[in-house]
Amino acid sequence: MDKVYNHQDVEEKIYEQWEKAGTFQPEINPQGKPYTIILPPPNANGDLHFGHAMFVVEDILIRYHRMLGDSALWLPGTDHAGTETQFVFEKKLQEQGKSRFDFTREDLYHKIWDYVQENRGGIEKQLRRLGFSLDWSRQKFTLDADIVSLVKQSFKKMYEDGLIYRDYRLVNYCTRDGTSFSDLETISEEKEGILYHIKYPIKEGGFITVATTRPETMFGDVAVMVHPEDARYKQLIGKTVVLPLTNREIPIIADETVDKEFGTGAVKVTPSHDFTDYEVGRKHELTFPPVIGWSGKFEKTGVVDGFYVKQARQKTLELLKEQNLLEKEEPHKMVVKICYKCKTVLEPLPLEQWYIKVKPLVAKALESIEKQEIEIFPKNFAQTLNFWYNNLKDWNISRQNVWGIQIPVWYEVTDENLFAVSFIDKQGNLKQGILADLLKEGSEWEEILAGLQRVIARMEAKVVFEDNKIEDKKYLPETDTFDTWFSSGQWPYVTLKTTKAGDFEKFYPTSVMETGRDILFFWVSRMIMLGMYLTNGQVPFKNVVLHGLVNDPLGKKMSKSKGNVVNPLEVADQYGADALRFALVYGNALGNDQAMSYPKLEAMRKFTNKLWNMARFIEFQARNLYPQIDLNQIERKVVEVNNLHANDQEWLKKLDVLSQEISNYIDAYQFNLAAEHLYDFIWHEFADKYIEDVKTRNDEDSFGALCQMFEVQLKLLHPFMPFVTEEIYQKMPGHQGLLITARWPGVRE
RNA sequence: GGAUUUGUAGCUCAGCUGGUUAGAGCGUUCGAUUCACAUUCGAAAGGUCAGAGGUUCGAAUCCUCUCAAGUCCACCA
Repeated sequence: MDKVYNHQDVEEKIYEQWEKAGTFQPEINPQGKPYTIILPPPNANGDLHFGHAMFVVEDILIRYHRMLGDSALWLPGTDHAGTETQFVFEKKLQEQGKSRFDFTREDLYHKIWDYVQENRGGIEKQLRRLGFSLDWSRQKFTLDADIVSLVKQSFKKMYEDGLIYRDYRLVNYCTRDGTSFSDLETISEEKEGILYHIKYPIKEGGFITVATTRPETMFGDVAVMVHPEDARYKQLIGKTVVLPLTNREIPIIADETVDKEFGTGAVKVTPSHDFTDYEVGRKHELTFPPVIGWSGKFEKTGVVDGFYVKQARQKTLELLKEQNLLEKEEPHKMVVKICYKCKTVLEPLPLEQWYIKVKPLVAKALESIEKQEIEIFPKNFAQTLNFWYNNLKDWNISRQNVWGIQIPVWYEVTDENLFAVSFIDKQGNLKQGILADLLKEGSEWEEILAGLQRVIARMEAKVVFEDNKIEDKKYLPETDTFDTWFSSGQWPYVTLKTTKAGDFEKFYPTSVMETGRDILFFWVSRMIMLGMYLTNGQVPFKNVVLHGLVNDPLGKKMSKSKGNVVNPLEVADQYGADALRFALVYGNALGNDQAMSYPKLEAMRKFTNKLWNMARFIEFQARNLYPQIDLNQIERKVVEVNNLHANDQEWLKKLDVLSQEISNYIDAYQFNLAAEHLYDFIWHEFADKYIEDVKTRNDEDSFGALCQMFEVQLKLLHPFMPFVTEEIYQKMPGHQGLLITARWPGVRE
């Protein structure tokens, strides 16, 4: 053995050895109890980052349970990550001076597909690099045909059960990315804005002054609203306002949502472009005239048509000033929602979208947490999740993306329905118009379908599900795709249903869902709701285990824009995957964020070296004891307790205690404590004291005891530091088989 | 505005189902060794556990409040 442990020579070789021996597959322990973890699928197009490196926690659990003799399955997969990936791809297009509007829908989809395929192997290689014992024979991708088919079936089932509906309502729309977003996908940003006080003339005489931050949307006003108890305005309720610039007449209405203290106490109501106003509009049965289009440009105002929001605001204010209707401008702190990808200010726009009724699903989910069918670690996150569930609104699952699973719905085209369609024809020209007219003009139906960018329709959709079989021209397919989380929200279900026969029956419900605490809402909450729905109330996993974020050495969040991202693979190359793994769990309680630390990594690297040298000492002892025999041929004397040195008997007891402790810690997801105790015992108890002591004696019994005790420690440490322990184990005189499949201390074969 | 997390040695963090002298890594000081250890071993210094109050025989650990930092959620136009 070399004087120093060299992880570069070991890690790749060992991983191959494990994989060749089929040890990652649950079938290695055919008789064992099922123990299942589904890997949170990383973006197929992405790179491994520290968030993924924290999956080491899952590997610890899987390796531990494999050693316990369980049929342990850790199922890998990747996610298509709809908006994310399309965003990245469009950026690439932009660099080439193109945009997605230069391609038909289908072309774009295939281009992204190819792009993802090119990069897809990367993440898998990287997961292997960290020693993750994933069962690659069961790997899945969210756009695998069988997965897609199941996801569509789920949608259909939910539709038929009345859990899904289509509705015309305001969505968070990014005019730049050309898609809507769920509430979760928006970022609220505080901004210095201006509150404008605008005088609206009253038909019966006088003025009422409204306060607004968005004067330009006044073209979409349908009412002015005051508080019913407001003495200033009480007598005005029911009167009519003549909207400036357009002279449209709108009523003054009363509603309690108005805060008398804020602004002037009078509010303009613009139901198509403001969420609160939309609610008011519904309640008071007002109309919803949209004045901003999908591109973010104004339309149907007769005044600022074709202008973007900023210009429209300027122009509107100018015109109001000319008429002396702008009473006052005051600075005002406001919160705007921006796109989490491109940071554009989101526009609330009315759109026909598919929604999931969350109430019934939430009720089941809450019950499962209440009854502890699902337990969350650390525990306090259960409260957070409860709170979130209780305030959850219906879930918009429509995305106007190409990269994703198309919503499997066809609409019947009837004469009453007018479709505004835009598409690229064979000559590459952009065509827009009413569908029926375009067909009359001789456009090819296939062309329209392929190039369909968006169907804007207000209609009672007659929904048809005949998947892919509809060729009749009277049906028009939905062009929207599912929110990525709608498919990944079914992940434990759809993966196990499509891997190997019997997998679902054996491995569902899964044992643990371990993931970053930042996607508790996005993902975990949805998996609980959808998973329970799809399996008649069976929870998708029994325990949820959440890890925190890994920040840079200064404790700042790693981000590309800050340029402080550290690549975990480079760390693994430098310190060894084992040291990296150990550093991530050592000294950090589960669920807490941590700052990555180079001194800690260095300390853990030294620990691997310490282990190596403990093994060298054993080799050294063996050479002295059995000078004639090849190390591999040594038959170790099986330890008879009675023959042992009194001292050794005590050490054996200590090891029993340690084994029990480590098991308990892992069972309780207290990985940091397990790691700390192992580190401390192995180094500062066993190496510093026992080995120092045993140096003075060298007989067969002592040697046997030494080997046996060291092996116990290798086993206990293996889930945390799999490579170095495996390598050493195989060098131990008289060892048997692989450490990865050895039995955990105290467990019988 | 609500929720939530964190505040412990110079630095990074454990410990917090309450119980003997509060721990680790790195750093610092002193000594030993090169005998398995590109080192390692032994020893030491360093903390009124953010602050105040309370519960208790006993609190870093439970409760209340205050201060500070962070995160998430929220329709104040």
